[in-house]
Amino acid sequence: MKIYEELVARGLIAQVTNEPEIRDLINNGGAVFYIGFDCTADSLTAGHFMALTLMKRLQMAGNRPIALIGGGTTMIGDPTGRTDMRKMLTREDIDRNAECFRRQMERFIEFGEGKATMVNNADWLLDLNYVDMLREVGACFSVNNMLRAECYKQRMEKGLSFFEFNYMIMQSYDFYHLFKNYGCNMQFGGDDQWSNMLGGTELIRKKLGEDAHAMTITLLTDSQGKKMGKTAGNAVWLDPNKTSPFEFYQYWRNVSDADVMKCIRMLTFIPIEEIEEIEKWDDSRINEKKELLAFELTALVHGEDEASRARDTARALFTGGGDDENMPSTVISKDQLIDGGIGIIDLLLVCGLAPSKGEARRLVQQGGISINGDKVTDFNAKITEDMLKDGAKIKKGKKIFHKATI
RNA sequence: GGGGGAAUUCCCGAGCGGCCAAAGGGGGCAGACUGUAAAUCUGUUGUCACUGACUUCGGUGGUUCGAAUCCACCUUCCCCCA
Repeated sequence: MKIYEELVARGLIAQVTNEPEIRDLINNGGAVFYIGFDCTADSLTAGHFMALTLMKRLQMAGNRPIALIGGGTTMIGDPTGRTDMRKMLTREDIDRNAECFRRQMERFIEFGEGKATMVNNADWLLDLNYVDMLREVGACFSVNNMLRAECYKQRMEKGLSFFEFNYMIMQSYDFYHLFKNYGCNMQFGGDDQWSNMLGGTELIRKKLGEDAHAMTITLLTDSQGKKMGKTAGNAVWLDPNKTSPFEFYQYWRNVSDADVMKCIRMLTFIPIEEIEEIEKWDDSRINEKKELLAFELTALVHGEDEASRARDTARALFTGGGDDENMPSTVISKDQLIDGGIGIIDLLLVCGLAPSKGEARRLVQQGGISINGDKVTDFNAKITEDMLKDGAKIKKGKKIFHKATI
């Protein structure tokens, strides 16, 4: 099976500009393609992960990836799918984020001579001259058409500033620039980027009279239609300091039944034939599928060792006696003790399991806390120094474990 | 440039000068049920010294015994006309 067919089989392709040509191009390793990443935070997220895997798949099939870091476009901020304007980031923040992105990507994709290339659009966007830009590029865009673009729909209701309106032009210019200077003939991106990407192919056609291609990746949404890769509005990060390998593992271990196969198909590198076998597994093996998904993804991002450790920890916590080896933990210092112990409320606070005393109290009152397996119901309860010496295992709710030691 | 409207807690959104820590929904958290799933039901959701006190309703001043609610100015946004 060729790469294009594989992408189709995995359900990764959403829209393409010209199917026969694109199939030809990537199946024969003739594509020089780019994917842009706007550096709005200091770590990539699970959302970017799919784009990274796609880069890798195409690279393995002999195509050349260009990872574009949006040091320039982030200065504006993509209004797509948003109801309000993004917070404006400073130049310093953006540079720092770009640096973080670069490091994370390098762990995942091979860069270097004849391999993948990394570029930063700050290098060409930031020095553009406004009037030159308008004459050279602005003349190629029809405002009438831009206003019809799907990506501005929401904002036509809530308001869109001219500042953000220009995002599409910047992104189009990127493609044009890469086409001219790097021989980049294709752009990939999330399906929500479709209109921005078409802007680029249009620009190239108008300026150079040549064809470039665009292809979008299906957005990974759960069975309720929500974007995956977020928990309670917080992103699942690829940076182990922001989302530990265990938490990362747990995120995927906990996807809903309806979404497991889709995730395995779209995110893992398990061969299609094997996936088809897995698909046939009996329903009783649903949890095996989830473990597999979680393990595979954690291994890709954090390495096999971390993945095994996360899996063992999870198994121990949820099915076995409670191996606490890799449990997140907090060390309590002696001077936090009062009369040889610490109150349960304070303990929860110190361990970061509750943001305020009120919330900690509520947790205890509602029976959401247990220590070493015993439910704590009295919010005046004390945890003695002796208990801490052996490591007190705190369980919050059903799935959150934390160890407090001294 | 002219005219009209809006800003409320994590989000949407209600809010009569005192009975407003502020309806309702969403989301979150916890409990029950379970398979670390989904659905459902229940409780909870500003802070603290928690049957009490304190700080919140875009900002700054003012009126009043008392303001989310009234007034003035400022900021931001939306709509209509040019």
